[in-house]
Amino acid sequence: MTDSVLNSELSSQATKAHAYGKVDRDNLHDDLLSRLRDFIVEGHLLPGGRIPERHLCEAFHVSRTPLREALKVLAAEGLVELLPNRGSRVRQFTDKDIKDCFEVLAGLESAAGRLACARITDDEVAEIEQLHYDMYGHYMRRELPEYFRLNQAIHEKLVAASGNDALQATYRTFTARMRQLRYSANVLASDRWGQAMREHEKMVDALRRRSGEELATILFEHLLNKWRAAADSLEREDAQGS
Amino acid sequence: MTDSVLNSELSSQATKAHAYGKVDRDNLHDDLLSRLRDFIVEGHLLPGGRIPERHLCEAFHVSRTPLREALKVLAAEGLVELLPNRGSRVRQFTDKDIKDCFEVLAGLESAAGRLACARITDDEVAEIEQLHYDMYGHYMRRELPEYFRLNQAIHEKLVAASGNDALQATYRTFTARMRQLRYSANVLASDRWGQAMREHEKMVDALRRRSGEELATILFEHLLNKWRAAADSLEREDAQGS
DNA sequence: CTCGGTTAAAATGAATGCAAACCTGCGGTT
DNA sequence: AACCGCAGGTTTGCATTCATTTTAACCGAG
Repeated sequence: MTDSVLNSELSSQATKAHAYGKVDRDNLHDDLLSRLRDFIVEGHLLPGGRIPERHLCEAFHVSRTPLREALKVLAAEGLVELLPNRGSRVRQFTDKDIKDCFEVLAGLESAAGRLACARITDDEVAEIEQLHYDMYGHYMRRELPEYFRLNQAIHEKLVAASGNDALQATYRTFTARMRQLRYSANVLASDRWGQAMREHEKMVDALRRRSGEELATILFEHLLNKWRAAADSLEREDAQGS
Repeated sequence: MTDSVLNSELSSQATKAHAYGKVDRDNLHDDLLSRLRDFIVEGHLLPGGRIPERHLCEAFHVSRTPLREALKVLAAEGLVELLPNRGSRVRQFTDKDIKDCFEVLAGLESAAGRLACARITDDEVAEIEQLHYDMYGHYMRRELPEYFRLNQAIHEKLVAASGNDALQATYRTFTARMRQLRYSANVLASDRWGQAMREHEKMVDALRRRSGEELATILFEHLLNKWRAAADSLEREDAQGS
């Protein structure tokens, strides 16, 4: 029965994939790779479910060779599992995996904060402050989606402000992993919202004073708290579900 | 002329590759991947030089399909560059790339230190202390290679002590990038040796007291100092070379 | 009816084939 | 002499094909 879900998902994507239009022969790999990654990250494939290559080929209108190349890359990125002779499946993250992922993000953001403090310009700080105030407005008005969008924007801007491409790229692969879990959106519905807001206040303050060490610690704890909230809400859901 | 160098390197590898022995059909991909990665990391291919697929196929006794899959993965790992329709080459790191890489390592180790402080057992601390004292011995006797080996072992143990697989895996891909540059070995020949030793003292002390925040800062700075030393010695070499 | 073994269909892993893109060397033009 | 174009071989990107493994369907024995 999972198959039927999978198939319908796949066929619905077939038209969508077609809508993207034919791509240049040259860039097929990169294009296919990002399309497939998005497809997985957006949760169109059931984690743990088997994915026959042939179906994906039809869905994306490519032959198996480039598709398999893309799958190998996605496996290296940790989004997909490849079982020898038994095909590929969307990786199913354990609780431990999720915790690990949050910790890595904590480490990366923490480092980004330190580096940003050393490099960031006043203008860039002002930009982040602006985002922060806007976000505060959404917080007061209890506009969760907008709040969430700005929250993400702030974190991304901070990472970008580190001026480190490798860090940013690594950060992205881990946020991609997280997005695959529907957590992020739900987490802040809890009573953690206020706490998160206070942590953000401190972040901006530390950044304003260019206190790298302080910012690093705040960010690290902030991310770990995010995980704790995620873990809690996950537990609640599971309790409800079963 | 680069071609001739490349070719001789490749043919010499052919025998070496053969020495590994035939592998199981199933694991060809993983096996080829790590062999190719090692081959590149060990510097057997000239950075920036073109690598015809055919040559690599002959060297590793595989057809182009699995080889290309491996190259795509290595490209995703950042070890190889793929130019559309123009083949693959070993990635040539700019000074900025190297700096970025050290900073990411700093972030990761720093996070590992924080996490380790929260989790590490007394026995594990004792192990690291033992390694540290051994290393100190080599330092006193000016035995650079042994010192270097233990230094690496300590850092790896610390990362392992974080208990975070994703962090450890990411750490490895970045150390692989670094190993591709011959820096690491040369760096400590400079007068930084003493400083590095003092930093390690502080690290072990912070770890013993389970002071995560302190350890995080020490590690971060330690790694950045490593980079500064590397950059300096690089400059010196360049000055000599030209 | 269930379980185990057998066999056919399907899926995977790798090799081969083919068209398009790229490099190379040569001749013609300015 | 330097530059441009352009045929030839070479290399790449993708599709197709082949061999092996896995999966399922089936059938008979208990």
